[in-house]
Amino acid sequence: MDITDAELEVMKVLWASPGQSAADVHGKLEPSQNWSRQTVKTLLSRLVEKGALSTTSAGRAFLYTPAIARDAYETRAASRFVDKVFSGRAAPLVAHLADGRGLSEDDIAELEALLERLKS
Amino acid sequence: MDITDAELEVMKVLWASPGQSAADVHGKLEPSQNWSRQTVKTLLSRLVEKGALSTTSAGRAFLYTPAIARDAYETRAASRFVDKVFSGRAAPLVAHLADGRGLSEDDIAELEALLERLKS
DNA sequence: TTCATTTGACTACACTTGTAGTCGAATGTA
DNA sequence: TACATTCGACTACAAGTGTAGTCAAATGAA
Repeated sequence: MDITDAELEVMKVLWASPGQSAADVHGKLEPSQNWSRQTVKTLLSRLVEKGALSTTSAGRAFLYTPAIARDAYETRAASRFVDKVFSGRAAPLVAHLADGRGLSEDDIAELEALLERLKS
Repeated sequence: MDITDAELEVMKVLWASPGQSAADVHGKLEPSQNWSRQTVKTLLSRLVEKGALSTTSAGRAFLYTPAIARDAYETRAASRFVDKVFSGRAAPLVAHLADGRGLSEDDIAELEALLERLKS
């Protein structure tokens, strides 16, 4: 039920543009990851098996589409991570990110807006 | 070089109180995780192997001590996670946490203080 | 029509991870 | 001293993961 690191890269491609064939996905991943076509196909199969992707037949091939929304995945992943490492506390996480690598102007602005919203 | 989930529980015990024996660590973990003594020892050995713990002999047994600071681990873990899932952006992470499970009053207050500090 | 290419299904295989057993040596206990 | 306990070292083993090969069938090109 868990999406692994390699699988996540595949999901990102399909979240960005659902309904692609294995060849399409391989093409998109080629530059960053240097996986063989077979590897991408294995990842796609495993994701279908896990229920993270659904398929529709398009002639000879399948078109793959995410069966779980990126948003839902992210919420779940963030929650699990913060529980595991920070005992559920969000503030220390952000503090570490700020210390370790700095936050962008955009991040700071967005966080401020977010906090304003949360306080009301 | 990576600390796994089970290993992290061991590290937490030793970060909380460095220089404990395998028996001590097992005792501390007993209530939450229900691991056998052997399991805890395996985890300890793997962590020593990975360089995450160092040992000093105390008679028959070893005393284990973290060789990496919790802070450093957290910074690194947070950074990797936010890169992997959120392309390095902190704000969406916090937004997801807020949406998915809400932030505590404390978290909100801490984040506000943090942002104040960051803006100067 | 013949042949190369591509597809999904199935298989492979080493490494990691969770979880623990075995074993000889050291130590504590009676 | 004899025996039980405990220690670390080594071994085990299934499930998960990264990475890819093989193969029969379908398809497209010549």
